[in-house]
Amino acid sequence: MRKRLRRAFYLRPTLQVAQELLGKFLVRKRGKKTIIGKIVETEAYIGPEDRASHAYGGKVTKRNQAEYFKGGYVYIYLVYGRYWQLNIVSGMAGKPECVLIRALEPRAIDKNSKNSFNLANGPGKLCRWMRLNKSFYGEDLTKSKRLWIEDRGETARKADVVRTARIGIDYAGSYWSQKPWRFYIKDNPCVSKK
DNA sequence: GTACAGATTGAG
DNA sequence: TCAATCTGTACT
Repeated sequence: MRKRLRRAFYLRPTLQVAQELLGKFLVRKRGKKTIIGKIVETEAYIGPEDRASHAYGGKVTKRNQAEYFKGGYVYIYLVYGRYWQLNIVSGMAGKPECVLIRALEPRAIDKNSKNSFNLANGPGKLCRWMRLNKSFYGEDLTKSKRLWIEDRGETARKADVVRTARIGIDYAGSYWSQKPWRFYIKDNPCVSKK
């Protein structure tokens, strides 16, 4: 079963989308090559209330405007001057909500490609591995020919999903940084290290 | 025009 | 433990 996720999947509440993306596959076509990885770790950012969100307080800038798109679009940005962060916009248009993809489990696509558990076990690393950058800003995952998410019948069972606090947002204060909005697949070796 | 800080990473 | 590295954003 290889079924691209449709718009309706992304339009639902962000916490639900973040959880159900676990076990789905991110597919990146690059020329003749196809790079595939199973999503094993996500985080939800729910502005404008969320102090850790770039859209906190309803802020709109040239950088974060994609967060306000309807679900199914890509919000990608650079942090620390070096790493791209891939986010999937969720929810309705006008609501700044998105899901950060934090880690993938690489899948072999041909006998020449080698897969290692630490190729994409971090938000910056997975973008480097898939060659994702600003050219994907605002990409529509329901229509794009070079990037989308599909269901291959491996969606994580609820019993295998672990919820914890998000990472790297201490600046937002303990109330927000401790919200259990990070999800990952239990015992998966590709989840980013703490 | 200039100052400043960040949803990370990997080397030491 | 800590510095790299650079762009968007805010302020003068």
